[in-house]
Amino acid sequence: MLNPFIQKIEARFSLSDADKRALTHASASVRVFSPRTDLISEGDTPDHVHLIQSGFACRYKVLPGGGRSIVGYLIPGDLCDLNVAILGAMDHNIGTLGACDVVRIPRTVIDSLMDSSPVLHRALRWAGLVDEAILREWLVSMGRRSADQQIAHLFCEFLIRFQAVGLATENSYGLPLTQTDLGDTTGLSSVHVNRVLQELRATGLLVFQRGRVTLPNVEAIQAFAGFNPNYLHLRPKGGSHSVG
Amino acid sequence: MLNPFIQKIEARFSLSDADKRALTHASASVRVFSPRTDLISEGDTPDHVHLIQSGFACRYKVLPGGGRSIVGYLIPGDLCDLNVAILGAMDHNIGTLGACDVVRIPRTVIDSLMDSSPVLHRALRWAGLVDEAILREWLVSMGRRSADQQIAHLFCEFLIRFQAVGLATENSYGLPLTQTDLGDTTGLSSVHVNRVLQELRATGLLVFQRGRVTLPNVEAIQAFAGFNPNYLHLRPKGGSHSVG
DNA sequence: CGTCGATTTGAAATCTATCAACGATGGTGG
DNA sequence: CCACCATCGTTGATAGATTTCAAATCGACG
Repeated sequence: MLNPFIQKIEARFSLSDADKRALTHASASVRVFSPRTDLISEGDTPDHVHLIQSGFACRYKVLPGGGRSIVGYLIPGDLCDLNVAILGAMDHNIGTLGACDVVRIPRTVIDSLMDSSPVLHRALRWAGLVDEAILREWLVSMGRRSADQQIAHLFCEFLIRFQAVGLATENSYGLPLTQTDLGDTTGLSSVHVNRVLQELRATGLLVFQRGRVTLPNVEAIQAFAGFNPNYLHLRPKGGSHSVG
Repeated sequence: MLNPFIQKIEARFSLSDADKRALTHASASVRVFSPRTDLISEGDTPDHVHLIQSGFACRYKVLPGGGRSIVGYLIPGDLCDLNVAILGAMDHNIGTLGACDVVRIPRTVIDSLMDSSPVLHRALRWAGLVDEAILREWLVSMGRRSADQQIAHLFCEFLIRFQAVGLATENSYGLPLTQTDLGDTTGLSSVHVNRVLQELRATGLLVFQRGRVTLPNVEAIQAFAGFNPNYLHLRPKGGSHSVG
């Protein structure tokens, strides 16, 4: 299988063969994590960068009262902890959902890769900025979209992100989430998530069953959710041509 | 008045005199923006970086239906657009709330400053990462805190951020926001914001009147909101000592 | 077959939005 | 100085959305 990280980056940047070789080499040794285990916990200062090769993980916080809030998903090709060193310590946890193959790359290796390749440097910054843009869009969803629009929007986002790493067909993909996970992501109760999913299914906008999401009419659900893929910043392919 | 940007950075990093001189020089020419005007709009690719010298601005998105969602605040010392060039285009707007003094620094100048000073480079990356951490915390607030906790939490955050640039006393600060703005930030209606504020006032946790916030008992409201300032990453002061 | 977690269902309680009106305030122009 | 206007804050009543609690069903799996 193609390295999903390279695949994701190359959707937007043109990596040199040397870059690709270096990345492939750096991600040689894979470690397997079981479902529902933490990769990193709040307060940690890991000296490795984690790269998801396969599987599904999330960023989350736990509240005093016991509630859990999922504040981001990591899918194959996603990198985390690139920046913890600057912040000093993690302010949230990262845990797997399904089983995950994870590559741990020493920070020093990543740093030297970025130093030696400007394109790669840009690509990694880009990936981090997209994560931030996703956070903003989630905030919009929680604040100003109805529960059904919010869930529809999330599933639209997943479709595009999964397609970018070859893990989705034209209109469907596997999603190892429970309805409780979805609730902790959207701020809804799992009971209400259940009812929303039923309604979306009834209106023919989406089916989520046995770990697989299908969007029978992609344009329709995007319109319903007010989904505009701008914020994922996937379109243009720069990085190799000179600007200016 | 001390340059709020330098003040903010120096709370955590030790800048050299040369760094400070360069920054002060770069932020020499100030431009004034009226209240409620846009600095940058969605789709723009500005070639300048904006630095808020005084006043109050916000990042926001507007939805098809007309709703507005505020996804971040910019206070004196905050920088924006540092990264737009990499993303290609803004995916949200930035607008003033009160009147703002804004410095516009050409990207080339900022880039060369970062190239020449590793500490400054780290400091700017740090500021961006804190913005991201704030987004995550807001997501937690919207998803898993009650409306009163959420507003209390926001006001706790403001206190710390304002204190970092010398704009707050031990327990109060000016805040040029309307209740509608607060609603667009928290995802609540302005009517409900009004009722929540009344209740918080009645319980003695906070008073917000005529543009000034007072927290009579800081520890109490922090406890009530479940506020933990970790995510603002303000404590340690590194950047000058070698890490080995 | 029994168990465990996840999904589904129903009913009641709670929270929040909406709508509509009124009051306060500040600025502007006559 | 006053009338006027616009914006913001406040209040009450009602409708709607969502949570909570409790129980039933379903499915995977040892």
